[in-house]
Amino acid sequence: MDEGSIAPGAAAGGPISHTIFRLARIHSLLAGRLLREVGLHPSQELLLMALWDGGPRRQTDLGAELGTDSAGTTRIVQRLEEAGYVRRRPDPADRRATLVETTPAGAALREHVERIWTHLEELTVGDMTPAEQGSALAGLLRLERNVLATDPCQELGRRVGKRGLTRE
Amino acid sequence: MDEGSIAPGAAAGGPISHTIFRLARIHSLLAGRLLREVGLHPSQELLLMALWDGGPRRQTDLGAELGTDSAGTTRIVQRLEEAGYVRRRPDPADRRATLVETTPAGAALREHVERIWTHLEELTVGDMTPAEQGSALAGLLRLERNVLATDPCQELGRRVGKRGLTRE
DNA sequence: CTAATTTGCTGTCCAAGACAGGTAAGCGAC
DNA sequence: GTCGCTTACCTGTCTTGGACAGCAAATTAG
Repeated sequence: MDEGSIAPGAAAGGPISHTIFRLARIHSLLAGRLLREVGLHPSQELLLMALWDGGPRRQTDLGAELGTDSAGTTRIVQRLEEAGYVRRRPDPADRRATLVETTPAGAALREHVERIWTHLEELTVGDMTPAEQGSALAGLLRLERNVLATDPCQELGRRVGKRGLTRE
Repeated sequence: MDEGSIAPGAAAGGPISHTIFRLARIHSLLAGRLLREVGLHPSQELLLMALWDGGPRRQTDLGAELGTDSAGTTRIVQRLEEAGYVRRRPDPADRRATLVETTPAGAALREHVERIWTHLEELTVGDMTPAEQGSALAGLLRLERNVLATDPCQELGRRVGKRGLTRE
């Protein structure tokens, strides 16, 4: 073994978690590189994708779906709005809320972005057979469900306090 | 289905990639929360772990293993050094290079960190049977190999130019 | 010896997470 | 109606981290 950074060994403390970390890192690196082609950052792209998929929505709902807090959502939407890909419109039903929807320019991006996702998916699955892909996907979903069950999202908006190692 | 953000549907463009993204996000969220207990951020902790696992190493090698560039590696090492968890020492074999090694304080952290990893792993695998865990891990490793084969790491240090959607 | 390369460091710009406020709108109790 | 609480969004600040440019010292090639 010792093929690059695969399964370093100290991963003994948590092989699956560790592998998730490594996979996520390089996968996101690869995705970020592909996404650059359209000038979007991963989070921005995920938000757009959520919009294409679910239609106009309030920022709060978008944030909850993406796992970002309201401040982060605001900024992501702002950048997309400045770029002309989304539009904000007051919610007629609740004047506190803002509906976010894609503009034609945003919609025009969709095809391109989906082509990139398809490409990313091809690179990711490589030469796996459909059966292997299905089993891998099932494993991922299962892990996702487990982690979700521990409720990190439920607590997402909560104040937790205590920072990590800071500059100090 | 439709349990929270699981399999939103537009993920049709790349179900596995999309799931990796979502899983990575909440998993890292959960890990970050657990890691806070020792005052470390995920990247810092991964670097420490790599050190425990592979012994003293040069910064370049550490960076390559973690997928960060030299600037990022410098900063992470600096913070760990300021916190007293690692030490830097000139490489006797190449006086340009710096060897990074853990201090006793860093080593003392190991047990605690590994306990956290074990806890994280338990939460992540949930009630999966050992067989299911093995199959999930195999899937993850397979995906990792595929993505690595596309070489994002090989190009890691390269200049790629072109930024994403920026402020204006 | 000189010239090119490698290694690490610094600084800048940027995205994004976490948190602490602040404002405006809605809603319930009285 | 008014008072008070909650919700939805925004802003500012701090921090981590990615990407990049430039620099100094050491190494290596010629």
